[in-house]
Order: sequence, then C-alpha cells, then structure tokens
Amino acid sequence: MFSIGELSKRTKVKVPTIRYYEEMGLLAEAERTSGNQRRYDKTGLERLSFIRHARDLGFSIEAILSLIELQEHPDRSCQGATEIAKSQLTDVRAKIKKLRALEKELVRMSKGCEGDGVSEDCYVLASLADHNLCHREH
Amino acid sequence: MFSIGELSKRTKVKVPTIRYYEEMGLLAEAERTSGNQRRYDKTGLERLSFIRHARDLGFSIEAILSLIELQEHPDRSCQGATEIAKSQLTDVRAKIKKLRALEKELVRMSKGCEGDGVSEDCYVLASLADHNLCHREH
DNA sequence: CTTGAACCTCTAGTCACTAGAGGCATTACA
DNA sequence: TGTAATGCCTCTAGTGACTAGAGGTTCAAG
Repeated sequence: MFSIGELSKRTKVKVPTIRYYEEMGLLAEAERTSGNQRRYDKTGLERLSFIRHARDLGFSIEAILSLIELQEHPDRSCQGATEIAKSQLTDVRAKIKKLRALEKELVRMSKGCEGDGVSEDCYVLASLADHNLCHREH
Repeated sequence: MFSIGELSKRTKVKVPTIRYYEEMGLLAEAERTSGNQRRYDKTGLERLSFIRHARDLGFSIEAILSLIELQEHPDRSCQGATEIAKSQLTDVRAKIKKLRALEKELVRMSKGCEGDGVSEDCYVLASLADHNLCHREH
C-alpha cells in the first residue's frame, strides 16, 4: 500500500490529476488511512497506467470510461474497444490532414518576408488580411 | 453600417464570439446606435476577417493580439510577424509528428482484434494496459 | 516528541468559446 | 400607427481536462 504521491511518481501523473480522475469516476475511490489519506495497491497502479496511456493516445475521459466499462465485460470487450480505437484513429487522421494544410500555408507565409527584415508590405500580415492570397483551403 | 448579425453572416463568426473578441481587445469597441446596439463598417469587417483567418490557422488569441499590434507599427511589422508565424509553424509540425506516432499505434491496436469479434484477450485493451506492447514512443 | 514534508478539501482559474435567462430595440407588415 | 417577430443587449454559468492556491490535518523520520 502506498500514498498518492508515490503513485504519482510511479505513473508520472500529477497528484491533483489523480484526484480529478477519481472524481470523474475513472479510478475507484481509494481506500483511506484512519487519517483520511488515500492508499493504493497494484490494482490502482495498473488502472492509472491504463488511463494515462489512453490519455497519451488522445482518448477522451468519456472514451476511457467506455473502455473501462468494456474491460469489465470481457464477453463484449473486443468489438466495442476496437470501435472506440478506430473512431479515435479517424479523429487523429482528420487532425493530421488539417494540420498539414496549415503547415503548407504557414511555410508559404513565413517565406514571403524572408531577407527583407523591414517592409511595409509584410506577407504574413497581408496573407492573414486576405484569405484569397492562400493557395489552398484550410 | 450594419449590425452584429450581419457581420456574423459575412464573416461566419458567431455573434457571441464577436462580442467575446471585443471583450478580449481583438476588436475595437464598436459604435452603438441610440438603442445601444453595435454597428460595424468595412474596417470592422476586415479586422474580423483577419482574426478569423488567423484563428483558422491556429494562432492563439494572444498571438493575434501581437500581430494586430505589429500591424499598427509597419516599421517593425515584418520581422515580428514572421517570427510569430514561424513559431506557429513549429507548433504545428510538433503536433503533426506526435499525431503520426499516435496514428501508427492506433492502427496497430485496431488491427489486433480484427476478425475475432469476441475475445477475452482484446488487443486494444491489452495494449492500453501495457505500454510495453507499443512499438514506438508516443 | 517535534518538525517538515506530504496530504486533505474546497474554490477559482485556464482557453476559446457556447448556452441560456431575462429584458430592450428594430423592422416588416397590416 | 400598432403589433408581432426577430434580433440585440448584458450577465452568469458551463465545456474539457486539468492546474494553482488557501488553509488546515496527518504522517514519517530523527
């Protein structure tokens, strides 16, 4: 049994974030000492590692709640979990696509002024002022 | 001179968002009718288009405030504006990199269970529970 | 047994909006 | 000119996923 600080160190999740996860129902309410401090064991550690890993992969708290529920019903885990992962993948791909368009636009904008440190016709500002100067959608 | 609703239609920025931008100092305080309603002209329209375009490109409100300030000092506009754009570009590239790593991981996870609709050893859940199953950093 | 670090709860702040309540202004039409 | 519909006003509170701080209690080491 170890404290919330120890759990924090082992999982690299900050202490207030652990309490927040508990409040959100991601973590079961921890056992307490007589003095009301939280104590955790291996189970808590594994659960929090799972949560952290899912968050790192961009899953929302809501999605993680679903995944946890699925964990508790192994009979229908796989399909549901795979669906959630695929939906997450779709999101990620959409974001990548959008960011790539932005990247191209920003490269073009940044290059405009290169060299002439001072100018009244800044290309960055001109591009922002007039969307027609953009080469593609974003 | 036109109303906030008209401005909203022309720029595709929602009415409460326009008011929010005014409060944040991105838009100058609009003129008012005798009945206290906001009225805008071409200048307001251009400024809001600029803001919307910058937001679409992912610039923060703070960054936009800087860009607007630079617009008002044409002598030092270009360098400052280009710096802000480049910093934005760096951010965007970092995000893309991270998302690509996530994409690969999610593809791998999603594929694990394909075919066997029901299984106790769901690959998605197993992967989330044990980071060691991941093939690369994220 | 004392000290200091770690813990507790609670409230409020972050960013960039969005939603809703309750009330006044404007406009279109009869 | 009357009235009804629509649009506008301000203000407060909510979103997601935390983070920061105040003010107080408990634990573990020496």
